[in-house]
This record gives sequence, C-alpha cells and structure tokens, in this order.
Amino acid sequence: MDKSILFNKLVSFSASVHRVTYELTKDVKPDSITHVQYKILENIAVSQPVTPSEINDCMQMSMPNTSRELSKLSEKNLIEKISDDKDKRKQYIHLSSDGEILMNEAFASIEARFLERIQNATPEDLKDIERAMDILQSKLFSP
Amino acid sequence: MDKSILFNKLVSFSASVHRVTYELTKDVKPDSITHVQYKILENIAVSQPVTPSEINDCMQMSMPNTSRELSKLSEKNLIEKISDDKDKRKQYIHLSSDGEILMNEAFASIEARFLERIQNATPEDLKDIERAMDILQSKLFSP
DNA sequence: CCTCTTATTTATCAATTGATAACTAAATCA
DNA sequence: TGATTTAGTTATCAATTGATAAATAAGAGG
Repeated sequence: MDKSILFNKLVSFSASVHRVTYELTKDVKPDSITHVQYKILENIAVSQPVTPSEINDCMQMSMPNTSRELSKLSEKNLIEKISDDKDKRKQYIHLSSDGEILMNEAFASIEARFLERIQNATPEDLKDIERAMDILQSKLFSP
Repeated sequence: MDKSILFNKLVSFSASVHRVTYELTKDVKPDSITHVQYKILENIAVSQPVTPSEINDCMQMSMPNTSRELSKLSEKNLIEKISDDKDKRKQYIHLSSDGEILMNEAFASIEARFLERIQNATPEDLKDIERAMDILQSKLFSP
C-alpha cells in the first residue's frame, strides 16, 4: 500500500468534506451574529457547559478575543455564564434559551439538507456510510 | 437505520475531519501571506490553471476581493496570469516557480505529519482507511 | 453598428478579526 | 503571609476581510 497515494486520497477527501460541510451549513447563520460567534455557539452547543479557556483551545483564539466575543454573545442573550462555586475564577458557559432556539433551528436546517442529500440512498448504502465513518473515525481521526 | 443517528455521526465525524485537517495544516502557511491568500494558492495548486471567476465560485468570495488578493499574490511573485488568446477578457492563473516551491513545501510538510499520524497503522488498517474514504466519497460526498 | 452581457479591475469604506499590554481577582504554594 | 500562578477582562490598534459602486474592455447578438 503506497502511503503517498493514500495521502493524495486524503487531500481530495478532506476537500470534499469541507465542500459538503459548506453546502450543508450555508446561510444557517443568522445575520445578527458574526461567523466566529456562530462557530463559538456551535462549540458551546455540542459540549456545554464549557469554560472560556476550553473555547480558545478548541477555536484557536486568544483569551482576550474569546472574552470579547463571549461578551457580545452575552449581550445578545444567546449564552449565560455561571461561575464555579469552588473556584470562582472559572466560568461555565452554556446556551441561553434564545441560544438553544437559535442553534436548534440551525441544526434542524442542516439536518434537513443532509436528509435531502441521502434521500436516494438504499438501506445498504446507509449501513456502508455508517461503517465507513466509524472506521475513519477510529483509525484515522481519533486523537 | 435511523437517519437522525446517522446525521449525528456525520456532525461528530466532520468535526473530527476539521480538527485533524487543522492539525495537519497548522503553521504550514508562511507569514508572508494571509490565510485567505494561502487558501487561494491551495486552490490554484490543485486545479491550475484557473480563472479568477472559478476561484471566487470555489472560495465564496466576491470578484473585487478575489481580484485584489490575486494582485497581491502576483506582486509577491507567487502566481502568474496569462490571458486567453481567444477571449481576451479571460485569464488563466497558475503558480509561478516561487509559488510552486512554496506549495510543494507546504504539502510536503502536511504529508510528513500525515505519515507520522498513520505510522502505527497495519497494512490492513490502511486498506480499510482507503476503502472507507472511497465509500464516503462516492456515497456521501460526491457532487 | 449599437446594445447587452461577461470578465475583470479600481477605489473606497465599514466590519471583523488578531495581537498585545496592562489589569483584576481568586487560588496555590512555600 | 507574601509571592506566584491561573482565569478571565478591558482597552487599544493594526491588519484582514467583506461589501458596494463604478469603471474598463472585450465578446455576443440583433
């Protein structure tokens, strides 16, 4: 097995993933928030509660910028901060009810596009897709 | 097969792909160009020659902004433009020799990280990975 | 030839993002 | 207790990016 050929496949594969991700998520972000803010909300949505520090690790931002964007999200009533009882320096951030609504709508619209995309797939296709994602997840994309 | 479960898998799968892509490509961009400029060079590298119009379709930019960034890349001697003989409005853009060197180095460093990542994979693992990518490419990520 | 469309450029401006320094407040440690 | 580290904030500034209007210049169609 030539690993260089595999690498080339990975390049075109990840280009495809990025393109499809783009198509599925296109325009789901409301105009009231910026792209970075939407990404932060996505991050919070899938792993809430999170601390600001965790956010800037995942998102590759600096603390001051993360803090600024979180403040803006807070002003827009999309997130809530609660400070840790034990260590009062820490904060736990989670979506507010408005934030939950916003992200639920976003995910619902992404899912609808996904279902459209796989509407013609047979049950065996779906099984194949599921198995293929499991394989890559465990053999190539696991930490 | 529950399609909603499959959708959830896709969400976490694409998050993994994006994270690994980030790790593989981290810091390969030289400081002399911006992120967007690097992305444009990547785009040109994999499908040269391209026209400015094709670039802004792929990259979701507006023509004026594409034009500006291409001019900057041209000033930095990373790309060359040649206009079509038949239709003189059109231009074909390709990497200059400096641009080729830059992108070759970038890809070499990405490939080295990839090889490191799969160094402990068995030949069967590699076959599995390859097959899984083929399946997803054809059943989920094809246009 | 005259209009219309296509491909690209130039210019300009606002918004977003990134980077840095300096700060507060709470925890840890010695 | 006092020094140091950790978590997060505030303020500021430059760079990047996005958006829009208006121009050029070549092809296409009647």
